[in-house]
Amino acid sequence: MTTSKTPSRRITQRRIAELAGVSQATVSLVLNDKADGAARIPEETRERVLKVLRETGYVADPAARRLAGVGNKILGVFTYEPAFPTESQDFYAPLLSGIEQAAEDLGCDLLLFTSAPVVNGSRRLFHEHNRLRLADGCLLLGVEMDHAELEHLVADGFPFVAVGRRDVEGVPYVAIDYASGTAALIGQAWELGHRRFAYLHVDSRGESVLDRRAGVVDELERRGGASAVEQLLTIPSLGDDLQRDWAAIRDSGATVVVVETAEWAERLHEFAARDGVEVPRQLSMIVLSEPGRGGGSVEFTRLSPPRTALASAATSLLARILDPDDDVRPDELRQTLPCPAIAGVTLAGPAEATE
Amino acid sequence: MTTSKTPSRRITQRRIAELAGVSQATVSLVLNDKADGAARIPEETRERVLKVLRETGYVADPAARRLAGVGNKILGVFTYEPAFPTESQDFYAPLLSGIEQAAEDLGCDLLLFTSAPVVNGSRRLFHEHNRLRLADGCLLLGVEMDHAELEHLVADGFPFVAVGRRDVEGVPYVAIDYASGTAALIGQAWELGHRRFAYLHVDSRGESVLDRRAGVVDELERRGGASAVEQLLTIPSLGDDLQRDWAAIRDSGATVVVVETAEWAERLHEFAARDGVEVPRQLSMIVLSEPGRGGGSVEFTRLSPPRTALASAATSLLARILDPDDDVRPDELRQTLPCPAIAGVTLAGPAEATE
DNA sequence: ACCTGATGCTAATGCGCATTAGCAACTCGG
DNA sequence: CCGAGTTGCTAATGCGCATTAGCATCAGGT
Repeated sequence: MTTSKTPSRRITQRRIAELAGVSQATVSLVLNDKADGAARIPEETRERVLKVLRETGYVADPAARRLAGVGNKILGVFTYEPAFPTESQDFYAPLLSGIEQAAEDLGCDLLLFTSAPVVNGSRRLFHEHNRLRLADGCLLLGVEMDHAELEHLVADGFPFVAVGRRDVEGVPYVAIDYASGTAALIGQAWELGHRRFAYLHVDSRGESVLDRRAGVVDELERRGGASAVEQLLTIPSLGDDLQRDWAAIRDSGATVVVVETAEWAERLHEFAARDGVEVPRQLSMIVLSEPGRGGGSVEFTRLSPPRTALASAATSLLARILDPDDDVRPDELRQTLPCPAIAGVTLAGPAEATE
Repeated sequence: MTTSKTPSRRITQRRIAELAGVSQATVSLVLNDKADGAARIPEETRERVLKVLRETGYVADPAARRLAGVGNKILGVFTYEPAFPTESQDFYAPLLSGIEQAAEDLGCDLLLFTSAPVVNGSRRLFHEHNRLRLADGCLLLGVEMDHAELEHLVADGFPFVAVGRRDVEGVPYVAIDYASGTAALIGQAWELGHRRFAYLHVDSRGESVLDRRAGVVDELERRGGASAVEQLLTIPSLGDDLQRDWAAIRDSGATVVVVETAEWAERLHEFAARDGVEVPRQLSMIVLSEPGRGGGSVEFTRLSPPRTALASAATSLLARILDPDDDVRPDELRQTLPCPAIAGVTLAGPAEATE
């Protein structure tokens, strides 16, 4: 596919003007509800134009509108990796569902930037053929986002919103308060008597990952000071050898393991069953996310991040930023939604030391 | 959100022309590899322009290109219902995955028409603010599609491809051969000795539903003539009372039940277990689709429709239709992929009559 | 010297909108 | 009658591309 064929011709405002006996400028004014005020077009003329518009089923050409400087209620959606393959679905589907719903409510279409090439294992938003300018604004989705690209967008003044917290200065976002949610669960474990914690997390610099970590570390420090943090076993993992991660957790003597992803928690739970370790009697488990569509066989004590609501709120914020009639206050450019927790059945007091 | 704010200004071909000391026309010719042939621009000039293009990171404005009659490698994607909510995911996710992959390979972006309003329970492609014209062409997804809209598209000459077979004249599509796949499974059951069939299907006029039904009916007629078809119990269902459907199946004395959706099959299997009906010893089950992401607990004898490959092929066909250098033969405008079957464990010979 | 063909570009134009300054005609008040 | 204000539009323009007819210059042949 080198170059596309030219789409077929359709009715234009010029033709509408001929049929209604007015000028193209008048058609445009009527179509955009600018027939009163400065334009001063009488009702009789306006009705005549509206009638022709209706009869012909005229629809404005979005490309012409864009070139004339008017937006088209098209929201770009950029995902830092493919959104639909089975491996990514659990991450992206709830977000896309929220975005789709919000877009529908707002009467917006979504432009998915699937042409973005992969460079060093990650997609690039800025590339030779990027079509950012067809969208009024853009939503960014992904665990880790390229800081240079974020800075580029901010410097360009191109309207966008990141889904999830971002450290880069000037980046508008809607986030989930993973830090507080995590801290609350750690606090519960502490109250139950746990003192030795293991923390298995995704080896990533993504802000949602860092926030969860901060929740763990800061709450432990608050509860038990530096020594409590020293006792914490932190395992950054790529999930490529959970067996080894499990062994490290057991070796540490931790009485509770905090796992970032529900998938990994399921696996650890299987290892526990295999090794005769009873959960939560002998080892408690806390999960900092929820299982995807596959569901889970265990009712983990966990965070329940409102990810669909998150994406929906991000979409609404972008719409507000794009609305010339909406004055978005600076503090509204960064929003954080609370992260509820589910009690579950995998957290109990530590077993009496028997080893 | 009434009207969108104007995006920020960016570098244009005019500015590139100034920097390179040529005209805007020359920049365009160089950018689009038309510097040789009729345009006759020497290599030295061409290199000078390319250098400025590189240094400035210039990207063409897609709206201007569209208005000038050139495509932008943007494929519209229209789903007859929201694509991402949990209830729709099993249907749309594999399709979208195939589309995304093909789009990525082709360097295309996807424009999801989420602004389409819902009329009488279904989305309308043609509406006041449709942005069809921003896309080079469009993919249509859904079980049932509005025939009037399909005819409208055909009459307009707007390039599109339907995912799944469509009866409307002139509609290009890529389909799965549900009829043959279904017939093969019915044939197997017949060979095993089954003579009393029950068929539970979605109450819909969608072509994929009709094709499966044709597969059942035609194969039974072929095997056993009119009397075999007379013996067939056909249950059109909305899935709202599967208990009642199950009772009808049992009352019919059918020795094999053919179920259109994997979800319904799972439910019927539960009813069977509850009622002490052994599958497949006392009742065989054939499923005409596959479970979604949730997986299934039963290894049903079933069709395994290649839905991701289907959508990918449809995307490729659309790309070919859009490519001015690609002469698509009329017979290529309608393609049908074979539908493999999985043997599974739910089909065996009928039990000896014991009732 | 004149004519023809080749070379190196460019001026002009159009795509379909949105916007606005301004023209012609009319009305009213002084 | 004249001037100011109002009404009803419209001509003109620009947005940023892609396309193409055509101009100026040069070289070679007659």
